[in-house]
Amino acid sequence: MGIQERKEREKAHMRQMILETALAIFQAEGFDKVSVRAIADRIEYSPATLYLYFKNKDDIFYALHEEGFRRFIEYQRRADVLDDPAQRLKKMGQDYLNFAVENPEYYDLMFIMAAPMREVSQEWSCGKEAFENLVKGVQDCLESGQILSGNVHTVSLGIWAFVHGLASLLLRGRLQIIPEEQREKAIEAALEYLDALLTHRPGR
Amino acid sequence: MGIQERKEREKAHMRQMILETALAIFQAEGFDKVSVRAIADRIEYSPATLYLYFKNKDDIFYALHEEGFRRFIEYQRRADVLDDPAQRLKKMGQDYLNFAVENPEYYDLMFIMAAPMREVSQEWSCGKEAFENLVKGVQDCLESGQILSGNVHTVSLGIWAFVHGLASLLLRGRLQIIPEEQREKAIEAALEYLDALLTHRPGR
DNA sequence: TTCATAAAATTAACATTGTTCAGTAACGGA
DNA sequence: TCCGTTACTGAACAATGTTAATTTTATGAA
Repeated sequence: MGIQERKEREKAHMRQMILETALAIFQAEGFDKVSVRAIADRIEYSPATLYLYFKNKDDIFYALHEEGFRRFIEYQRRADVLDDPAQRLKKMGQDYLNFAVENPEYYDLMFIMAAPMREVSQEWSCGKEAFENLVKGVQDCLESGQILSGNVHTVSLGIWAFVHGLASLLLRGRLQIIPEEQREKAIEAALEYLDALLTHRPGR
Repeated sequence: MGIQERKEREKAHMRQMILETALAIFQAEGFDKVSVRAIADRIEYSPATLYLYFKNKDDIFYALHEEGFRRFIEYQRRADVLDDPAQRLKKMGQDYLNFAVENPEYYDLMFIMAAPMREVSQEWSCGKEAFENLVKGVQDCLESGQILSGNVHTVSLGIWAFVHGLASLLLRGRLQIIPEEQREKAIEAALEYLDALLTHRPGR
């Protein structure tokens, strides 16, 4: 009686099909062009069919945002190759920005857009998990004793805000006040100040 | 022949009427509810009339975003009462966040939403002006010699990214990983690390 | 195979949306 | 009063998200 399982496979496959198509349109033509009908057209189903697999359009974006976090976690793991906690943390910051630049649509969904969050009922577990990974990195720095004073969560929040600030200003076109050719350099230079958040002694 | 001037007054008045209404809906019911028809209904004109005063809907948001910057500049000026450059800069950061919290819709338009930027043809003069005010604040700190090394524009970008990161994470619901009652405190605590960006010596 | 039931997919509709264009009403100067 | 310009509107268009009723398809039993 493997028929039940086959159906579940098919259901999962259909969901993935929808998500892949939605993402493809998002990447190729932008958020505004991601319509239920456009997705339905591409997968050669009726628009109404999508509602058998997702509650509504926001739910599709929520699922995409989850997929984004799965990829993001891999970026976070890249720092694990480094032994020195401080260097590891710095690489986490760099890779955060790398993720944003290399996956701008996912980043938008995960950290900027309103749509996916409307589907977050209780806890934003995706975000929480990713943040805890950062906290862990900061914790390691604290325990290794090389640097840093202050509350671990506060420092983590500061680091997140800093790199997210750079990423979101860039992705949402607010860094056009910097000439195109200098922009990347400027961001890299600013990122150097990540150290500052770690070496700083608050409340002086 | 004051008739021409009266017409211009009326035209300006109509524009303002539209903008005020758009903002009112935005503040009361959110971005999604700001429709051309909803605005037209409230001011008791036909939807088509709006297109005699604005090129399109994005153009309305662009005008709103400009108004936001006018109010923002006033927040920036609040720091002028302080004489010490470092304290002045810190207050600028605090007031930046105050603006975001007290005018979340304006902030969204100015620094997060995509819509207004689609109407920016060449130069984003609003943003440039506001940023230059920040640069000036950083410059003063450098010249007073109390603190800081490194490139003025780089530090300014870092400061902006930092405070914008906090503001945008908050406004877009990404800080719900922090319990409601601790959230404000956490942001305040993180903001203390603004100092870090100033006292830091890069490239060590 | 045949039939009833359950599941999957579609059709067609609804209420919105932004935007345009042909027409109408109001106004200003002659 | 007439005429031209300006201001405005009505109606339409194409596109959107979403739902209810209906049809098609697959399934397991007789």
